Amino acid sequence: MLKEAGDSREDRVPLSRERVLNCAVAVADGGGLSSLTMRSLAKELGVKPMALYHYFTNKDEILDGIVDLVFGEMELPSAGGHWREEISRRAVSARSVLRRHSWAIVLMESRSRPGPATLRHHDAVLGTLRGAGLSLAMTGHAYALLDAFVYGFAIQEAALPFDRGTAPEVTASIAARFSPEAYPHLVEFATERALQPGYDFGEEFEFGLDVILDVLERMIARGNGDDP
Amino acid sequence: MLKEAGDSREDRVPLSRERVLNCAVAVADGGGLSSLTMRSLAKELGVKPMALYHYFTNKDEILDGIVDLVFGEMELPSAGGHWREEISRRAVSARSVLRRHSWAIVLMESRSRPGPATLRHHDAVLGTLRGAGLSLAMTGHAYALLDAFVYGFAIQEAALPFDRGTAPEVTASIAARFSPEAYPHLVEFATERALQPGYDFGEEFEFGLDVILDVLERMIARGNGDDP
DNA sequence: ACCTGAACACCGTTCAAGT
DNA sequence: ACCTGAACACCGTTCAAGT
Repeated sequence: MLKEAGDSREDRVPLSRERVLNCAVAVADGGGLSSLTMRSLAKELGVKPMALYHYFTNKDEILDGIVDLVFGEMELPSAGGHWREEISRRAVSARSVLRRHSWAIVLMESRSRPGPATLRHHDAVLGTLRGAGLSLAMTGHAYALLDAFVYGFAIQEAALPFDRGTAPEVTASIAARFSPEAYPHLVEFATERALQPGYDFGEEFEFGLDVILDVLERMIARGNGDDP
Repeated sequence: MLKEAGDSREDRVPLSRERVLNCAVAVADGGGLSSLTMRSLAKELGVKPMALYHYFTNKDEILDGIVDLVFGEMELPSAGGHWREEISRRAVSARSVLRRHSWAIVLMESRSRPGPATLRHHDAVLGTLRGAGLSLAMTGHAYALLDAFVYGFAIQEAALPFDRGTAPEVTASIAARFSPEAYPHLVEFATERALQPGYDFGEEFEFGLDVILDVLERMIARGNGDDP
């Protein structure tokens, strides 16, 4: 499927945790999470399934690993810059990473052993918010709000039936189930807004992010005080 | 597992789509999505796996069905009341439903055939926002922001390692991996805030929701104008 | 119409072995 | 140390049958 699948030649690179995890991400990117099995992964690596168990105790450990790889792809906010620009850059990056690897969103829900990249990521965001002058309590409020939005937006984007260049027939078959009598507002919104040529759901991200950054800005301007 | 599992008596209620779906929700609630298999579901219903295929063409159709059941559990905003109270009540209800059925969050990402309860739900929310005076474009902004927050918060809650009454040993084993030198802000936040006795992550929901409702209120007060 | 049995091509994983 | 073969208890699903 990727590269040259069936190369079980003698001169191949030996296995390693890193090589397995990178391949696992590629497999999931290509065919979704359901296509990532110990057997498909082994085949892609030119190896027998059991070989993987020499590097990972089970599949769960591989899933933990690729979630951490995904976190590692997100840009960290740097301590040097202005908080708003840094937090914004990180949010935009997180969203685009989750768009590339939309299978990762559902995995994040079930992982309970965060890896080093995940921890470093959270540490950097918390540090930036604290550095901007927010109290611990306000930092918690801000981070929960910000990341709920980022993850939630990623879910919505992944769930979109009419994604990047879906065939019009799919859109039509969905629209056909929308009876204007039963769902008047849904039909109005779909036909006059969401399905209009110019509409791009992705732009809702910038809107929501700006709104949230404005909220944080007011929280920071107000100092460490009580809830607004 | 639930009720009387092994009752394959002659006097049992005949199968139906509704009965299968309700049972499927119960199985997923009890043992997570991975425990919901055609075989486990059939056993719970006191029937052979193949019987299910008389009511559903495949497992995907069952998953579509239970997602719609979950949407059906969420309170709809009523057209009569004040928008803020209605939208707030609906958001609180959606969150608590997703907490009860946290397996549903990941399913929502992959379903592309929304059922009637799902459509009715979206229609009611859109209608409430439109009724409050928002333009179509603003309604789109508002709904994306609101639901990204609701779904994203649900994901965060589901991912919490220290959920409702997790054993302290689990918390400790996670905390042990937090080196204060490597992750100073994370350790600070965990020890001085998140792991404090009084802290309840759920309260971040009310904070975020109020903030978003305030934003909508300003959008509405400003009329149908441009982006803020 | 409603349900079943046997079978197929898959899973993750264990256990004992090869080099 | 690194990889394999055979086997086990699972999956979803097809196909042909029972009542």
